[in-house]
Amino acid sequence: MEMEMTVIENGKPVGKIKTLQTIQSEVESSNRIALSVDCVIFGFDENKLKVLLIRSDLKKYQGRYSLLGDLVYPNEDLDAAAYRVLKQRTGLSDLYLEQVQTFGATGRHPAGRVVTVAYCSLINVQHHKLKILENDLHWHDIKTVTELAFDHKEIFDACYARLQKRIQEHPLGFNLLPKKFSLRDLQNLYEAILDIKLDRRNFRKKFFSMDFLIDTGEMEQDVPHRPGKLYKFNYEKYEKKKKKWFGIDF
Amino acid sequence: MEMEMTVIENGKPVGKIKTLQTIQSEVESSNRIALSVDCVIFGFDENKLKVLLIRSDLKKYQGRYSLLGDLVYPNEDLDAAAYRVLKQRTGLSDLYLEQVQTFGATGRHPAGRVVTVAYCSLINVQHHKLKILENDLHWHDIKTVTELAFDHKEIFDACYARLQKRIQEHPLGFNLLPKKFSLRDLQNLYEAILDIKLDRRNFRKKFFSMDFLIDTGEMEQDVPHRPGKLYKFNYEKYEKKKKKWFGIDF
DNA sequence: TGAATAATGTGTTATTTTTACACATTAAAC
DNA sequence: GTTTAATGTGTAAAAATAACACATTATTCA
Repeated sequence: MEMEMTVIENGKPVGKIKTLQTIQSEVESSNRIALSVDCVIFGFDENKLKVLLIRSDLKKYQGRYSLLGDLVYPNEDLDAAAYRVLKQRTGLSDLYLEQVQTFGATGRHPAGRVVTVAYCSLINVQHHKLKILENDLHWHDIKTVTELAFDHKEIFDACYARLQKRIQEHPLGFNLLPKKFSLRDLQNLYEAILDIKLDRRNFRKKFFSMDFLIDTGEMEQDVPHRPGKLYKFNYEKYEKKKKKWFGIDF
Repeated sequence: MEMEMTVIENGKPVGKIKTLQTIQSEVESSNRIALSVDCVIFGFDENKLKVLLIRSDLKKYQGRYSLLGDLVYPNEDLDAAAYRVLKQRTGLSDLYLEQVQTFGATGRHPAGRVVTVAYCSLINVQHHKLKILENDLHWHDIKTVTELAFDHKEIFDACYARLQKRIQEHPLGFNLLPKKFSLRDLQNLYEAILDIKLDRRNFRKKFFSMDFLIDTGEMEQDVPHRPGKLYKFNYEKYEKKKKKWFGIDF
């Protein structure tokens, strides 16, 4: 934002000239807007993609669910606010987090003018120690997400679309899986996120060709069929190759 | 953002319980942050991709340029604020505009806490009637954009990266060209945006196969060589096909 | 204990997409 | 009318993607 400007049209100045004083007083007083972050937290459980929601207690939105969020503190970076919400809700601090979109329609919040920055987050449901019941938190199958409080359905849609896109460009999926996973797990995840069926052989070929999988030497346990190999994700290699990475297509 | 919540960890409530009253008072008083929009306005002229900048008059940023932006009015939608800035600066109202990212580091603005929502905009430099000189506005070759005021270089980089990506998925380029253009113009544009050389025959093949070009029957005038055909973009067809559109690769 | 089950693991071929590449044509400039 | 600097066009090689089947392995159940 430029702070001193003279807007001129047809040779004549229009609009006001803003000095540092002008804008400082604006910043300090009138033109202030409440700012929040909302997190769309994805998890993967029972071969289904889920989103973490909380029941809304507001009369206006009785029975509906909403995303997890909070107002941004005056001295807090945006990303820090999103991490704070995640930490508070999931107890996890090392999470995938990506800013997606900011929603600022004037009528979007009943408490007044609140602009919210939406974040997409991925967590491994087995790592977190959610007190689901006490917090009134729920893992919702994304296929059953219909109406949410506020404009949260719109926010959810934007984050889900972003996830679908991102996962075809970067191997984010590992953030949703346990440290060790089978190729079947991985494929189930991709199928759940993209909502399509994939050819097993081609899927394996593609992932092996990426060369980000480390064979742990271990096998699945307690499966009612031939157990598959367990792999882990080679984060170091991925970080190195990231710059040149142009994505995978399914 | 959920408004009534009890945060519980290890069975005990932590953090405050927010009621509608609580949050309403927060929204109305303490937790307010100034919000601005900043527009990265791209243009295409002399076969170069340009960005519209204004000279910063602040001592702190003397000699540097900054993006065009303004504070968001309390009763104004975010997108509306971005359109307002564009209209004010370019006189144009029918523009391509896309929200890109929100920048909210605490120390990013000297006047206090200002969070800014960055927009990427595309305009046809021949259509607009900028009073460049009077406004101290400048079209900058994107290759010469180095240091900008505030965190505007970071914002510019994000918007340019977004443009490079988007143009490979959707034919946005037409927003930067005159209504009638030659295939050479189109290719020059893509080469300028992506900063690569493209094979002429393959480029033509690709665009014809998309079937979004209408032959106007007219030819280039006053070129010192064999004139090329002039085409226009079939917006109607694109809008219809948009849903199924999965992008083009270069 | 062995037969049935339900998955894993593996390669090749056909199809599609992408890339590389050369020459005749046209209008303007000299 | 000769030179110049582009436009306009097709094909073949290479790479990527999609389609597809059977032997193997551990578990379950009779």
